[in-house]
Amino acid sequence: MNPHHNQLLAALPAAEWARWQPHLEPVELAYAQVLFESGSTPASVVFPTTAVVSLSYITRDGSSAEVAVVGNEGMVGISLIMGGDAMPGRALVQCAGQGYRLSAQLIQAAMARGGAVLKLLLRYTQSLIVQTAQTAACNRHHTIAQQVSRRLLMALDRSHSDEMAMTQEAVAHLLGVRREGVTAAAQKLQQAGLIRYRRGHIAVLDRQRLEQHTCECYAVAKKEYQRLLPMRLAA
Amino acid sequence: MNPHHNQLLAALPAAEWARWQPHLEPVELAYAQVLFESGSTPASVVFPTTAVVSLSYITRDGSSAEVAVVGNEGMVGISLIMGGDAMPGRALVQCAGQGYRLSAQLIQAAMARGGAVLKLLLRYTQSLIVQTAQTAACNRHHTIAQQVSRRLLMALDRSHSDEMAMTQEAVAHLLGVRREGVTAAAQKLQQAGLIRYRRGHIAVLDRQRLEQHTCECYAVAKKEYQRLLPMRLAA
DNA sequence: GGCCGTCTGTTCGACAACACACAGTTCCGT
DNA sequence: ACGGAACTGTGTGTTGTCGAACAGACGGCC
Repeated sequence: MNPHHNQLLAALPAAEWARWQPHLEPVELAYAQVLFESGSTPASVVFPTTAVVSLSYITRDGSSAEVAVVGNEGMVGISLIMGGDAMPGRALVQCAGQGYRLSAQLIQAAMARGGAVLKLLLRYTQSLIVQTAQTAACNRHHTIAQQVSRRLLMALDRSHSDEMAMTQEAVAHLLGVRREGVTAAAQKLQQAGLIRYRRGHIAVLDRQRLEQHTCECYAVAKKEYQRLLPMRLAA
Repeated sequence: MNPHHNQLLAALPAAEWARWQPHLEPVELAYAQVLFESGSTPASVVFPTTAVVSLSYITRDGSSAEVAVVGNEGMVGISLIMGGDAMPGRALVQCAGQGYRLSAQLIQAAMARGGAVLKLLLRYTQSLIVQTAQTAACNRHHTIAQQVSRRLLMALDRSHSDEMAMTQEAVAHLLGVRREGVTAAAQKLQQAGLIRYRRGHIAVLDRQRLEQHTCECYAVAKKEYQRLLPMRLAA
């Protein structure tokens, strides 16, 4: 198995893990690949390991807004376990990488059996709800600079080095703001020595100070995840 | 039982309803009453009948932002069924009225039994997720006027007449914007003949045109609810 | 090594929403 | 009937973000 586990898979009870393992199919997730389209029923759920996936809503006028981020701490395809099959909003690969796919049928069967899997996935879903709700509040009240910081930290948590391959344009599109706004924010952060960036790559230099610079939304969502899913050995 | 059913309760299978009924305690919900406080574990869930409850997040600087609305179509206290017990965000009674209370212990036991109750509540939870996500997108991209319209329609769906007791100040606080912004929006709506208001009361005069005036966020969330929870006889 | 596409930096005017301040009006209770 | 609290209307100036347009710089590719 890949050295970069998915944390939900890692938290599975041994019996369930044994049942899943033969059916987990490794998938390569390419940048900008659409995993799930708005309103259509996915054929499987995805547990990212090195990839990072962005869940975003597209407004009528064509602009988009990210409502949640999923990396190796979670699962993409909540609607399959909540019973609604489809859902508005699209799932877009934000950082290329790998993951594991499990068919809709199998994940639903596991949910139907109840027990630890159900509990685990519902707790994860709650953390996702909190993340989404916090994003709503953040969109209302916080500046672009704060949101850029928050988003960088969220990406950092889900990646495996200090440096991430993402352009300012991409960040702007995620947040649903103009690229110039992100440029201005990134400049400020770089001048303050918190990050360094060059042509499609952003490196976080001083994580602690970046966290201080960010709005509380980052910490709230992260803390809630950790409270709901305290991690035993993940690596 | 109250003539204004709660739609989730109404959708319960007969057997489950028989089990719940003796334990459902009618509660009077007063305006501005805090049902659940951020981070604390509630002792019970609430199924509003005539009351309307607002779920909002408070930012560090003290401003608030509503992330979802719950009326007689839903349930307050999702965290109890998702397994996390508590949750950030507070639940505030936005329109006084009645509801039914069910103890945490009993709702959790019902969830543990699985079956139809579990399915129903998870589907409702999904609709709540969609509502929250749509709110995030709306907060990002839409004008105050659009959001005021959306919020009025959401309140209207959950109330039982065309007229609602809510001040512009209250609406402003819900949306997390200034009161003046709401005043301006309300004036426009009134001049267009869509609503009429006077000192703490807002009446919707032309619902169809108000829906046209609103951003799509209203329709998306409502449609998703109806898709997930198609209602058999509710009255 | 040079070219070209992509990414980043910068500018300008426009506009929505903000903060603050205060005037006018309606309703409610005594 | 009246006084006062609460709600609504209005103005001024400021800030944050937007839209559009363009210049410069980096880096992969042939």
